[in-house]
Amino acid sequence: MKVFPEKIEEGDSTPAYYQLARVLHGWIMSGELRPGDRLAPELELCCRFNLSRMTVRRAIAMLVDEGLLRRERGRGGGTFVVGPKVDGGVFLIPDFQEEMRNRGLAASVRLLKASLVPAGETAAGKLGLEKGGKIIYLERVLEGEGQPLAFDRKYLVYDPSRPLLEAELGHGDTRELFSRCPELMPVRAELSLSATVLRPREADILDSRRGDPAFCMEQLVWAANDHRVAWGWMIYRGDKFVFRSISRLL
Amino acid sequence: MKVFPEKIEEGDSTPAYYQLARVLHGWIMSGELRPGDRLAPELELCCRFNLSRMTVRRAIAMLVDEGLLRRERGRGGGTFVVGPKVDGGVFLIPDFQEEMRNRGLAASVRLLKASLVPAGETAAGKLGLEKGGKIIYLERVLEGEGQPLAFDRKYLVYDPSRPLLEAELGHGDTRELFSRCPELMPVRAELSLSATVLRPREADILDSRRGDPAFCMEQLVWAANDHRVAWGWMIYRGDKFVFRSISRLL
DNA sequence: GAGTGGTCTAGACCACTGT
DNA sequence: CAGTGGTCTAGACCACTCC
Repeated sequence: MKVFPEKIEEGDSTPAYYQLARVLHGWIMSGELRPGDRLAPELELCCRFNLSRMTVRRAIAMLVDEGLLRRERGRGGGTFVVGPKVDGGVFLIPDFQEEMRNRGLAASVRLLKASLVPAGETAAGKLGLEKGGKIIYLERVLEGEGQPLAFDRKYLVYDPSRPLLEAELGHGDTRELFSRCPELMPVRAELSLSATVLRPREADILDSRRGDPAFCMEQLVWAANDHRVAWGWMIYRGDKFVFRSISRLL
Repeated sequence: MKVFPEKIEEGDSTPAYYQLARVLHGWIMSGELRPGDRLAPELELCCRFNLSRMTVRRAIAMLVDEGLLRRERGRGGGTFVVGPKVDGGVFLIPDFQEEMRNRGLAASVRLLKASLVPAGETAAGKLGLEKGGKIIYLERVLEGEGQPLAFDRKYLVYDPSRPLLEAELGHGDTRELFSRCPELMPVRAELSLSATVLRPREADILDSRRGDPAFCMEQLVWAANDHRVAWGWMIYRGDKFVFRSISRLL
């Protein structure tokens, strides 16, 4: 067993649990601890770094969340280094506005259509309404630096007491569509991501060619009390979007 | 302000922090607390539920991680309900084996090719090796219930002391490829997900048609000491894979 | 029984921020 | 200054699991 020279600096303004997490992370990344190895027990780490157990546990918990450590109870147990999942991972897919901010591009939204339509079978089912009831249908193009990057189609529940405002429709964030209607404010969404190819109209709108690859993100939005308020899907140009797996730690 | 009738049951075997997290979650989902509202301060929750502050904080932290709460320090601060991101989210994309387990399908791997080749410019760059050095090239088909679902191409660093074994190559998990070589055991991976269409050879192998939509997941794998050990990409049939955003809580 | 991690407490002090 | 959250401690008891 190796000697572990790292220390937790008292003068350091970064929290002790975070410093310790970095130390443990370093042990793994440097190969000092390898997949399958067992980490020293909590109480031993407490002594070694002169920290309380809760602090040590918090550091370990960060690496467990990250998938780098696994914990087992019982006499033969302990905290073990696991090779992380390497063929799958966590993808944090940002919304359009955020993605444009990340890229440093100016995001804009162009409204193509906004109309009151009778709900078809599918939309009615998705929104939990009766078929034929009035709902709002939106079509919008999401642009970055003036270039069309995504095509958004959405159905919204219709609230007669809430007039449609251009200012709201022209905003990229779905939340803004309900900004003046607290009862319908979203609290949850289900998203699903699939691969698709552009159909003629989509290609035209997105300044691309039919058959080009694209992402399709379907979206179902819930307000309080299990009330569904929006359903739609967004087509992202495949040549403009690549999503990266992220480790939130360190 | 409403009355909050919920209690933390002592007899319940589920941890108190988890029970409290469910209560808070319920307040938001039921609309009792709406986006923008301020949650009671920690000490007030401690009194109300007869819990210590650390336990209350742990419950709150779960909802903060979930994106449902936001915390602010200072006199005017507090814990606020935020409308969660509704146009983007967290996607936990599982590896192939896991995905098949989830679906209850029998996963199998068919090896198409395994050869020692000189590293081209790109592969050498990705793996941090010299161009022309020997590396391993693999082609494999990942099948579910006998049906081809994904096509995997991968370059591996070549270790002369480690003979290639059929048993390893036929396993779906990248980690298994290094199972007898502790120095090269993966500790980290970068994945990137893009949309693509099947090219003729891919379509042929995947029993699909050229131009069909597909996901492409590029993968770069690190072992300890910043040593890169594998680079490749996997083509997932678009008609067989849809990825869903997940909230890990409750 | 012995050793591990899982939960929980009742305090303490600090950092931040609006009043 | 007052009130918020952020960190940390030194203990306690429990659940689990191998020996």
